Amino acid sequence: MPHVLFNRFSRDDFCCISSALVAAAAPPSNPNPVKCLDKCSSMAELKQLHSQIIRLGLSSDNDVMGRAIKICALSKSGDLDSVLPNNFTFPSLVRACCIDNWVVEGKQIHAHVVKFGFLNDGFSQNNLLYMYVSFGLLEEARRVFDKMPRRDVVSWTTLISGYSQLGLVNDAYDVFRSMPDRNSATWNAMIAAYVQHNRFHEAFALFNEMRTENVELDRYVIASMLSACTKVGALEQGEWIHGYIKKNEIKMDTKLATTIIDMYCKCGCLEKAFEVFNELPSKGISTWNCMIGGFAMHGRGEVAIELFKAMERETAAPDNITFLNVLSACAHSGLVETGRHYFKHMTEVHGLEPRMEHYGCMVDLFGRAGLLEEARKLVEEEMSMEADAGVLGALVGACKIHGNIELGEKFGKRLVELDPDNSGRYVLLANLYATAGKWDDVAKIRRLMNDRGVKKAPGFSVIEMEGMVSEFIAGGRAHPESREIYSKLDEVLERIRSLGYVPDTDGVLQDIDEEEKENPLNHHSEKLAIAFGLLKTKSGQTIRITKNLRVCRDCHQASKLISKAFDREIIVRDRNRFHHFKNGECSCNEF
DNA sequence: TTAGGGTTAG
Repeated sequence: MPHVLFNRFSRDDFCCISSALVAAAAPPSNPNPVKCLDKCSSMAELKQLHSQIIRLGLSSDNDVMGRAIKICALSKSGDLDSVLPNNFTFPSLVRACCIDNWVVEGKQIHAHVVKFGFLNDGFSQNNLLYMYVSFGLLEEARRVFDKMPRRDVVSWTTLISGYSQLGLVNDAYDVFRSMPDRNSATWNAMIAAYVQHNRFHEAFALFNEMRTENVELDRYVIASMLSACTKVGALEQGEWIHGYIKKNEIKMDTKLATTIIDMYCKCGCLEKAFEVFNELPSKGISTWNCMIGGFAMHGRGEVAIELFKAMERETAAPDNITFLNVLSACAHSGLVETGRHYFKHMTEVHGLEPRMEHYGCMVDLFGRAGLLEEARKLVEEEMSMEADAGVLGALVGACKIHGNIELGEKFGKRLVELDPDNSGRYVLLANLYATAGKWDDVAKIRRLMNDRGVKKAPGFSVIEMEGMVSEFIAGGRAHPESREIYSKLDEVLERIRSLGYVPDTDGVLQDIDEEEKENPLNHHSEKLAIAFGLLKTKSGQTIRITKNLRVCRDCHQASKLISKAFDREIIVRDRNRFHHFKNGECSCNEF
């Protein structure tokens, strides 16, 4: 084999070469083989030294073996001819290329697979296929696939995830339907494809089909479905799956446990999440992070901090994400001093340098608390990097809340230019102008958006009942019971009017709301979902809704009043956090 | 020895 390969793949070469050398090893003769390595001048001598290295128990010492391999690969007398690849050689070399995207080397190895005649080896071929998929080179992957003399279920499944990774979910589905045999991994690859691309209906449908066909539901499928439940906030389905895990004694590893905890957190069941968390015998960093983030999201900042302290006590070293969640917990609960403390703490005690995201959290923390000058200083003077759109977004958002038009305009303009395809940025700036009554500027932003062809993300709300997930868009009438829903909504609005509800039709504010402007305020997706919830649940039952955007001001006010008028707890998860509406109040305290 | 699952601010 040419040396060019061996200059970079020392770990795999190590395995190859060392096993070949072991086979050829001679009895020991030299007292200090390690020192002699650097002076070694022939392969025969090296073989002798290697056998001593093994006897001295140094064969897994990277430094020692690295020197030995270097002699084989690079010295004049070095020789790799003893080394012949077998069917274990190429898969590991190929995988090594995947780690750091070594495309050129990967292609070289591909050539060697052909040259050494491993075209018929399924493992080598499947790994090549996987390699091209991981590079995102689907055409190459497809070429490998098409040329394979025998394709097994692994080849087909790899191709499915290849299409999925590039967002070609329909192509993935065509592959799924056309393949001869499927196993759990195949079904899961397809389900995961749907979940990753937010096509939940199809994911749930495929899961049901899988159950009808009695395919084994292993922990991978279970995890994918939990993730689907998490994304849409489908608590009942999630609970069913959790029950299934217990009943069928599916092995609960850290990853799966974390997925369950995350599902309960994001479906609004913090207590249940904490219960699972506490019952876990061993927790990974992700598990802690997830639980801390869960408390943060629900506005339980103090509890999140207590949990973080427990994490430190239990010697689980926090990482960047831990601090992201800790700082966000502080921001959501207005714990400015605590946030300041932990921002320092992460570097001073744990040696973690703040990243862009951490600055974003700090800007958010200061901004929400009204410390706009401090937030600005952080962005303009103290950050060690140029603020990205996320950080600026937090700052402009704070300016909007506290009515600082001047500062907000300055950074808002920068923000729009920095992230010109993101409709949310325009909406934010326009909203800022609207709060100051600067309608001309609002109109200017709207025109800019139109000129650039930037579309607002369509808003939707999801409610799950009896295992059925129903989705609503503003003004939508696609639901089979839409007539009943609208008439229920009229009744609801009538009732809260008597409690003093006045639609927040603050002129243009409505026009630039995140939900589609064509639809009247009172037909926002969230109100439709609540009406449907009231229609379908028993009195006293909690109504849970998930939104893809933020709750608008009018819906927020209406939800509070509905919770009072109908004596219901309404839990809404929006893009950023949870709102627990009860007795006319909301847990977010108007943040 | 090969495919499929988890945590990430606003």
